[in-house]
Amino acid sequence: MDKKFENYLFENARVKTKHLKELMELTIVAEYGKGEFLLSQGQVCKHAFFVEKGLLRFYSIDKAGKEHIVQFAPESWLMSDRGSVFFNLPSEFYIDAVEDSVVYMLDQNFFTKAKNISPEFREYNEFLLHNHIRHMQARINLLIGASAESRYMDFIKLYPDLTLRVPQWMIASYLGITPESLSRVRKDLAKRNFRPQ
Amino acid sequence: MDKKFENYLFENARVKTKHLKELMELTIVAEYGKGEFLLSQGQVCKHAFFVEKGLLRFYSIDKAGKEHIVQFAPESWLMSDRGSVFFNLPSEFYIDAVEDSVVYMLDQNFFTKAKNISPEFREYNEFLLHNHIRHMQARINLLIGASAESRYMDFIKLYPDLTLRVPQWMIASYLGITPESLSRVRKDLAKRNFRPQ
DNA sequence: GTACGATCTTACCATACATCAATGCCTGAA
DNA sequence: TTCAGGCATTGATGTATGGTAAGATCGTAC
Repeated sequence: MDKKFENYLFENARVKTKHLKELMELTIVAEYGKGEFLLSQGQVCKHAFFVEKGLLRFYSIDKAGKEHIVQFAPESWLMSDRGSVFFNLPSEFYIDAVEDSVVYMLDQNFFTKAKNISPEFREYNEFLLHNHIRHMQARINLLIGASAESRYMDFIKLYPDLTLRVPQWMIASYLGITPESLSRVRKDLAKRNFRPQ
Repeated sequence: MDKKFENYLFENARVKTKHLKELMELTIVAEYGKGEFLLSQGQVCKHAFFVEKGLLRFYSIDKAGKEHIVQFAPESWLMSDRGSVFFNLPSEFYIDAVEDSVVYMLDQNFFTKAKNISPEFREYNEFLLHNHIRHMQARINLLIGASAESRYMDFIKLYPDLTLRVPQWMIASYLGITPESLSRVRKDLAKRNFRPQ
């Protein structure tokens, strides 16, 4: 328990064993109950959050008070408002816990140190940035070109685990449609014998 | 003439004068006529393109044969399918010249060298990645939450120069609507005495 | 100058998705 | 066990945007 992050640094980021302890000492573990905020609009985001356990979401609230979910982060994902951290700008977004969660909080100091002592970490961080860009590109492409139904199908293909864990109204919000519309999309798919999973 | 890129490396990326020549020797200048392709779907993208003169667009074509524009790049912008380059994967996208263009082609070798000899360039490259992420985040947020009209208003605020240079049907494609719809949006705005520019 | 192609506009109708409201179903707290 | 609140579904209807087709405009090649 509470070992995912160290493993992640070792397995994914390929940080050498000798550096692991030093880096782990720079992290803070925090717990957030369902619904608690890790970031609010207007705040400058100071951390990246590694999800040890639980599920986070990253979203905005528009003038009409409606939420729009930009991303989810389940276990072993890193979530942050990279733009806000990097440019030291107030965030436009909220991050809160969809489920009771345990996260490692990583500040700039952590990243600076990690990139300095471990070229492997530096490389992995670049990997993360490029991967993030690639996913957002694909998402934008779907949003400007595809129907609600095909966006939903893409979602369940890409995040089968989330499809089960996340309430439908949040998936709808991620897809940019209303919960009612998603319900009807699902009904249509069912009628045409489509079986999710 | 043909000096923007060197200036860009010096002014924006803050590359030291002594390194400029070495880096410039690693670049290739290329010209593309209006409509010519710099990247086609299915190819692995091998370059980033710095626009010395002209205008590029980055887009996909869906199964119905419709184009969906993900980004534009006017003078002094860098355009690339970063995901395809970094992961060595076939691109899902096309890049072509909206106007006759002159570009500097930068390959992986250029980036590797530049990051090695110039920490300033390395830093600037990270700046570019974060900036890209920030813009895409904002774009996704608009696409899932805002009407065609407010997306259009956002576009002309963000890219006033492009609004004049790019045909309307391309702007429509960028916004994820049809040219006809954009025409109607503009008519509505005009009726309510909104003056672009 | 004429002809052509590309773009933009407009009108009419179609469709996808939103909105509103009612209902039923869970689940967790009392 | 009962009840309340959150969630999903459904139906009726509204609205934004799409599709089609016709005309207007403009630049450019001939």
